[in-house]
Amino acid sequence: MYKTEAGSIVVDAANLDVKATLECGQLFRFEKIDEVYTVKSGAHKAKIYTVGNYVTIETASVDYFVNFFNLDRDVNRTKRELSRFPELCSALDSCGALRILRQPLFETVISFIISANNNIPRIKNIINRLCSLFDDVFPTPEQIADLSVRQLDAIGCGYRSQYIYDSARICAETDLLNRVCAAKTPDAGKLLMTLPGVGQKVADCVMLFALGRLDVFPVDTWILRTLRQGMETEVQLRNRLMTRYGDYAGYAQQYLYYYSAILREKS
DNA sequence: TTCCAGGGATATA
DNA sequence: TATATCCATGGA
Repeated sequence: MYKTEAGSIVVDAANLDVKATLECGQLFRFEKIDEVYTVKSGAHKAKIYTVGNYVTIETASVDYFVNFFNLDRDVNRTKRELSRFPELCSALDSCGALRILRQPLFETVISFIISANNNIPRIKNIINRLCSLFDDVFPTPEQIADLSVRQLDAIGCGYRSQYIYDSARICAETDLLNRVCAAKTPDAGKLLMTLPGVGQKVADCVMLFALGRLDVFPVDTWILRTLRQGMETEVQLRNRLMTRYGDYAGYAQQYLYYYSAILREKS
């Protein structure tokens, strides 16, 4: 499925759809220049390009990105499992091996606090400016707690500045994030939602994109518009989909979300 | 120029 | 518990 060398990972393209994986909205720290993606996560960096049937991930952090892309998971088996749900077929066929990433926990918390009522280009810009304050490395809770709310305002966080600052302080001063890691999924969500700026949707994104809790189904505005039945509430929709897709709910959600993004682009 | 964005907090009934 | 309103900003 993949092999590692010093400075690079080579993956079968059938096992990693780079475009879908990076552009499906789970990650904000990437850019694409002439078919080459530059990805940053934590303090790590990689250049990624697809040639023929192979994807090359050039990085000094080989072990980090093997885990980041969860390369030991057989995503095509996941797609086969999901293909028994007829309503997912067009979404599954719209891309190759879209993989759910394993991103750093605190970085994902702050990134999705920033994502609230915001658009992806601006989310990316804000996160880039935040990291640029720290030599292009995503800051620790302590580093953000040492900033001022005004400094967060200055990089365009808007009304989220106070949430980011307060959440960073809590993460710096308590063991909340360790408790989140140790907790089972529903309790982990409740713990995350004690952070200001974190509601159900942000908590679900954090659990899915950082902790690999594949049984959650984040319900955002697009999912709500696309999938709600009748007068179904957001909570009812989330429960229905989590029950239907079980341990594959997160993957089902990502394929549906990415497919809806493709359709939106075309219109 | 206007609209709106991978929502959440708060007030009100 | 359920619904309405406000929130800063800038990309499109």
